[in-house]
Amino acid sequence: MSHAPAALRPLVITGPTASGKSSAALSLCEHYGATLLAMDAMTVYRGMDIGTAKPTSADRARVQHEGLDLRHPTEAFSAADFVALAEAVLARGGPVVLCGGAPFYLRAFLDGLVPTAPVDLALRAELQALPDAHARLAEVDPALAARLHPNDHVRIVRGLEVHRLMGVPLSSLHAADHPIRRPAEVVWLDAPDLDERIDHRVLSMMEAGYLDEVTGLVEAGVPRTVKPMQSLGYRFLAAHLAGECGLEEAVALTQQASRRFARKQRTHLRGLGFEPGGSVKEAAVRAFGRPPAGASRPVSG
RNA sequence: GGCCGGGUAGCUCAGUUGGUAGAGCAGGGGACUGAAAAUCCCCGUGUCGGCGGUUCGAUCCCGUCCCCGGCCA
Repeated sequence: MSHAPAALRPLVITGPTASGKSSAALSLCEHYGATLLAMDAMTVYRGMDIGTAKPTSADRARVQHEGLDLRHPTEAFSAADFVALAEAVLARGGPVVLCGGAPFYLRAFLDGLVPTAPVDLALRAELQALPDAHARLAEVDPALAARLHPNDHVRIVRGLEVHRLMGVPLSSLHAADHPIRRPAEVVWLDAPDLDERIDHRVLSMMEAGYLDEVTGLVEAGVPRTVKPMQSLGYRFLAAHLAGECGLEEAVALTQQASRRFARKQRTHLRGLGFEPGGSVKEAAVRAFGRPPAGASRPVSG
């Protein structure tokens, strides 16, 4: 009665922050014996646990996790790093659940990225200091410069960076790109009362020692200017520790920033052509080709 | 009860020497090809507290009432 198993496809559980992705993914992975890959730009940083809602050690004992604690907060991590990691995990052959709210990583995973030189942080710093970056980009990559708003420093610097490292305009690489379409099941989880959930979650993080965590990072010498320290709550809690605002204000700002972030995640997901809703369980059956076993039975080999 | 301030966008306020109004914040929409929890762009109609009066015309002037502060009783 057994038929040849269909090729496993990765299952992606995405959606805005605090929508319940993680717990859904965790129990699913437990049932399927699947690996849980964090599709997240911040949980890769060591020492940033509470503020990133990183899976606990108990969670990690239940399910094999990937994508956690890969970098020191001062180190770079990019969408390409995430894709490479995902490919390495998939190459092992078992069922994999990608869980996270980073739409850019999702897109990079599904459609691929144009091949470019790796990130060069020193060069980036140099290019950032240029007062006429947009004008320079117009010289070396007019098509890209025309597309970008003069204030969009990040993308302008990126264009200059690629041109400097590779000698070709980034826009020409885009034009020559042949996007892949990696097969995957994607489920967008959401919640109608997301704002309230976010506010509560931030308060829970505070109770769990969010401020102590940030204090520890600051005392360990992690600069506030570093990317992950500029994110959501870390930014405001660090500002509070520097005496720039009260604690209550920092918490309120964290809640507000998180609510805004959730909106941006939804916008981005919509822009990628996804819609909220759908059943995680049904998507899992489509991806893994069988319903979850009653008891957890890790798939090995 | 009396006097003085206020009552204009969700909030804080500006303004119109009378021609039905605009900033900041909040909020909303969008972009996104190796920083993405980052970066960037766009969006302001609201009985100008209620009702009368003067006026061609009132959110603005006058009267009156209501509400909120403060001071005096």
